[in-house]
Amino acid sequence: MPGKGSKTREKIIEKSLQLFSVKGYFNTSVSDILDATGLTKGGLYGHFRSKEDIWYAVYERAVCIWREIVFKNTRDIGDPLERIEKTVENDMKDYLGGEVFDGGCFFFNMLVELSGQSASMNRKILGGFVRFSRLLKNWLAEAETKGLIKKGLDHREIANFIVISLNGAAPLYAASRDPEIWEQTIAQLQYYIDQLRK
Amino acid sequence: MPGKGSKTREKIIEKSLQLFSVKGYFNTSVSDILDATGLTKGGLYGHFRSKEDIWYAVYERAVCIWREIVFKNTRDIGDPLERIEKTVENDMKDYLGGEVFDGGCFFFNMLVELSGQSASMNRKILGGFVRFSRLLKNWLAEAETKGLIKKGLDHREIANFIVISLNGAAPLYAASRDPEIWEQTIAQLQYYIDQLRK
DNA sequence: AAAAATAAAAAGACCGGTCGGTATATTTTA
DNA sequence: TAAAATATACCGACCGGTCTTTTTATTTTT
Repeated sequence: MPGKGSKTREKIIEKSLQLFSVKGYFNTSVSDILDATGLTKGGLYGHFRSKEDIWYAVYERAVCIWREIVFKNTRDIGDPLERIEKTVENDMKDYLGGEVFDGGCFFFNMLVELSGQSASMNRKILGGFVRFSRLLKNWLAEAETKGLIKKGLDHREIANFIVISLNGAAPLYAASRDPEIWEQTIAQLQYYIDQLRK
Repeated sequence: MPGKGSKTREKIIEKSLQLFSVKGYFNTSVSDILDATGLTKGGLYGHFRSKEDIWYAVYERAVCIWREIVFKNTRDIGDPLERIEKTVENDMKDYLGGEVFDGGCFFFNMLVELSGQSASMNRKILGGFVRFSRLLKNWLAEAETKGLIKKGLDHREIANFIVISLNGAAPLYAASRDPEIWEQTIAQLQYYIDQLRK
């Protein structure tokens, strides 16, 4: 018995996610959320204590959506390098190109906007990128163990570079809506990753 | 005879540049600019017709500053690939790492924030990135003409990829303040660019 | 199954404060 | 003294958030 309230709560999160993604956190007003959900102040503040609280819920939601897309059909890929390439492709083609969030990459947009503003929100987002990079690093270490890539490579540096490139593509695509952006990024990263092989 | 007003105008631009760079455009209020400059409304609106007008002046100023740093000691480098590598190094080490703007890369921050908000501001910023990418593309074409790199490479794609990677590094450094970010980006791009050689 | 009691959800009026911007008066500079 | 630069007071609109009332579901009792 989910109750009626939890559905409204979901609606608030979903609409806010799109608004934050497109307009940003500061430039999205509570009134915008009210308009998008059809609620009034009383209705909204019954579910969340503040605008910032909405953001935290939105963040968690965005993480779920992103994970679902980016790691699709990657778990059962034995070759770690192929796994990375598939992840890159998913992130660019299905997540970014699929325009899951109207404003591009929610996380990166928030990183840019909130960096130097809210310490705790900033920490939350940055932590996400660090975890993603660490995952890629582990996959690279796995590739080395399996003897697939050259010895002595800096896995952390490579993982960071991949994350950085993926991120850099997002706002440029969001601003230009030119699919070449993510197509080229896939191609270049694929080439780059292939170069790591023995 | 510059007059007193033009000095005040300069001060408005400089202070606004830092504020926009750190807090973003929307989250920077005219009052913030007033506090930073020590002016009052009347003083400020005597120089600019609107907050958006300030932004345009700030943008032009930021371009000058960026160009000065990024193309330093590059004009007289004969090898186009070395020229690109030097540009990359300048952008990461002196522009980003030098913390010229407190909030990271002004242009990229604005691209993220203003994308989908103001069409004309968006166009202006995106145009800057396109021009930068085109410049790199021309240098790559020059390198091919001189027989320095492999034939048949997609110069536009490579140029875009470099710009994307440079951009991706900026917010991650601004948020983490970890110099490794831009150090690694230099290293990786240098390796990537070297791979283009014959 | 119908009615009454209870709790959850939403509405709507309202708060002090700040937003970007204007009009006019005053000061400062040339 | 004319003009440029700045200060001051003010505008309506909107900001995030609170409070009380009304509506809507759910549960309990008969």
